[in-house]
Amino acid sequence: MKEGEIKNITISDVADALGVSKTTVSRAMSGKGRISEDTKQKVQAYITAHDYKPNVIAKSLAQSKTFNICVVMPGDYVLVDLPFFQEAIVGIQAIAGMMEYDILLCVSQENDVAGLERIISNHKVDGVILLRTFVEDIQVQHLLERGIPFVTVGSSNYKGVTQVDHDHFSACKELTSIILMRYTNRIALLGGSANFMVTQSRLKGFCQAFKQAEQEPEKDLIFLNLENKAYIERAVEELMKKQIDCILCMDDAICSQVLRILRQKHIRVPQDIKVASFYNSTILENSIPSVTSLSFDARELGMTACKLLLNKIEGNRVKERTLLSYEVVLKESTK
Amino acid sequence: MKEGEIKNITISDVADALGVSKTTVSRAMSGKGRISEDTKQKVQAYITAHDYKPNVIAKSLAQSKTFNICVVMPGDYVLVDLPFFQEAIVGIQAIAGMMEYDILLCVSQENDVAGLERIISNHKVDGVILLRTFVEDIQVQHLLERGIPFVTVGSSNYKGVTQVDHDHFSACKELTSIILMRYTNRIALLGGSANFMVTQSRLKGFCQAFKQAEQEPEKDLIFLNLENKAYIERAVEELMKKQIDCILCMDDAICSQVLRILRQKHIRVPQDIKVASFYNSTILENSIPSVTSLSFDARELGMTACKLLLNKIEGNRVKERTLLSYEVVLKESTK
DNA sequence: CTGAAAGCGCTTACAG
DNA sequence: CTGAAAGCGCTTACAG
Repeated sequence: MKEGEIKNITISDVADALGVSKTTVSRAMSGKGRISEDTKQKVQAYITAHDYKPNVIAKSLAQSKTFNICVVMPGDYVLVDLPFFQEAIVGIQAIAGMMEYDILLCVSQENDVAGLERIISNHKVDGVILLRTFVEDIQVQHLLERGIPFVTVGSSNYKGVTQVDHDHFSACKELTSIILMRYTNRIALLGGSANFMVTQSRLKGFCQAFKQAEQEPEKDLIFLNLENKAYIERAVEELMKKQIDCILCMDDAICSQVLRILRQKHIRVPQDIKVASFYNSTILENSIPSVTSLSFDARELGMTACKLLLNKIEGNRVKERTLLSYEVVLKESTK
Repeated sequence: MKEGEIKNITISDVADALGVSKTTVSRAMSGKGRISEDTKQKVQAYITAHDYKPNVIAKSLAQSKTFNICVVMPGDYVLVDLPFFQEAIVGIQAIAGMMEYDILLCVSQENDVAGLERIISNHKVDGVILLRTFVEDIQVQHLLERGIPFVTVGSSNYKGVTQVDHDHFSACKELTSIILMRYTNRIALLGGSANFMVTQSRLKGFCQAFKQAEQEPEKDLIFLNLENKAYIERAVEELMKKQIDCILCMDDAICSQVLRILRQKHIRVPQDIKVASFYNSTILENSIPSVTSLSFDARELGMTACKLLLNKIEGNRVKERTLLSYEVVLKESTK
C-alpha cells in the first residue's frame, strides 16, 4: 500500500459495525430480495454517514457486469467530424453517468478491430457504441459474431443491428429539392469516402430529389471519395470547366476547402455560384458569406444511442432503427 | 446467460487441461516466481492455441489494479480546443494501448469533481490525466488530497504535481519579440479565461518580450476573459479607437472571430493591421490570408503524459515538470 | 426477513 | 520448480 492511502471500507466492515450479515447489507443497497424497511434504513444511514462506496470491481466479478460501455471513435477523423463526435460523446456520457455507467474509449482505424477486440476479450465492457458506420463494416461483423450488445451511431446495412441515425436521406433530398426549385439544376455534388454509410444516404437523397422533380442528376457532376485537399482541388478545377450554378458539399471540411478555392479564383459566392453544405458545424461559423447547410443534433443522437444500448444490456428488446430529424438552415451562400 | 454467448475459458480450464495447478498457469503468464522454461512453454502454447484471455476483472480484484486510466476532458470546450484534446487523447491511447491499459473518459465542467470523484471512489482507474489546468484547480486539489497518481497536461502551480506542458511562456515571448523587432510595439493582446493556466503563461511571455526590449506593454491593449462572441466584438471595437498595428490572439477561436470582424469592417490583413495566433490549429487552415501562429504537437504531449502516469502507477519517481518545445510559423497575416 | 456459505476468476504468501 | 489454500470484495441460491 502506498503512503497516504487510506484502507478502504468494505461491505464486511459495514456488516460488522451494524451487527448484520454482508448479505443484508448487499440487499439493503441493491433492493433485491426481501428486507425490512427498518434494517434497510439503518444500513443506508450508516453508508451515507461513513461514505461507503462498494467496490465496483468486486461487484463486476460477482455479477459478470462491468458498468462500462465502450465508445469506438475513429482515429482517422478529419477536423470537421470532431465537434460531431465530441457532442455525441457528451450525450452518451450524460445518459451513461445517470445510470452509473462509465465510458471506455477505443480509438480505432476504419479496418482495425484489434483494439476493440482486446477490450471485449478482457471483459472490460458490457456493450459497445460505434460512432461511425461503413458500407463494408468489419467492426459490426465482429460484434455481431461475438454476440456483444451494441448500437451504431449511423446507419448500417447489416441484419439485426440496432442503429440510430439522422435522416440524411430526407435531409439531402429536401435541401436538393429547394435548390432545384428555386434556382437551378446545374448542381455539383462533392462528397467523402463512398464507404461511409452516411455518404451513401446523402447520395441517395440527392438523386431522389432529382427523380421527384422528374430530372436526372448528371453523373459527371458527382465527385466522391474526396479524401484530401488535392482531390478537392482537382474536382473544383473540373467543375470550373463545366457550366454549374451550385456546389453541394457533403461536409463542412470539403465546403471549407471549396470556399477557399473559389475565393482564390475570385469567384463570388453566392453571386457567381451558390454553395451549400450538408453539415452545420462550427467550422463554418465565421465564414463570409455564411453557409446554407443542414443541422443535426449530435448530442441527442448520442443520448438516444446510449439509452438503447443500456436497454439492450438489461436484456430488453429495442427498436432496430431510430431516425432523428434535422433542420435546413438557409443562409447567405444560396441567396 | 444470453443466447449465443460462449462460456469463457478460465484459468482452471487451462490448468485442468494441462494437468498443472492454477498457480503454475498464472506464473507462466506473468513471469513472476520461479518456473521451468519447459512448463512455461507448454502453458503459453496452450494459451495461444485456445486463445485464452485472462479475465481482467478478476485480475483487477486480486491485484487491486484496474489497468484503466481516467482521462478528464473539459465539457465546456470551445471548438478550437477540440483538435488539441483529440490529438492528446490519441497520443495517450497509443501509449496506454501498448501497455494494455484502457482509457476511461470523464467529461467534466471546470468546477465539477463529481464525475471524477465517482470514478475514483468506484476504483475504476489506477490513475488520472487532466487535460486542462486552472489557476485555482479543484480537480488537482482533490486528486492531491486523495493521493491518486495523476498527471496534468498543462502547467499547475500546486506543489508536487507531475505536469507536462508546451513552453507557452517562451513561445509567446518569441513570437511577441519577432513582432516587436520587425514591425511595431502597438500590439494588442486578446485572450480567453484568466483562470486557465495557459492564459497566464502566455501573458507572462508577452510581457517578458516587452521587458526584454526595454519597453512596457500597454495595459489597455490587453483584453482577457473574452469567452464569447460579444466580448470579442467589443474588444475589437475598443481597439479600433486606438492606434494599433497588430493583434495577437491567444487562440484560434478568438482569431477566427477577429478575422471575420476585420473583414466585415473592410480592414485588410496584413496591410492595415497584422494578426497572429498562439495556436496553429486546423481551424484556420483555410483562412485567407494564412495566419502566423505557434504550433504545438498535442499528440506528443499526450504520449509523454501517459508515459509519466504509467511510471507513477508502477511506483516510480518521475520528473515533476516536463516542457515540450514549439514552433513559430510565420505566414501571410504578418507579412 | 436474515444469514452462512459458495462462487465470480484471478494472485500470491507459504510450504514443500 | 510446483501446488493447496486463502484472499480480493462483492452477489446470490439455499436454508431457516
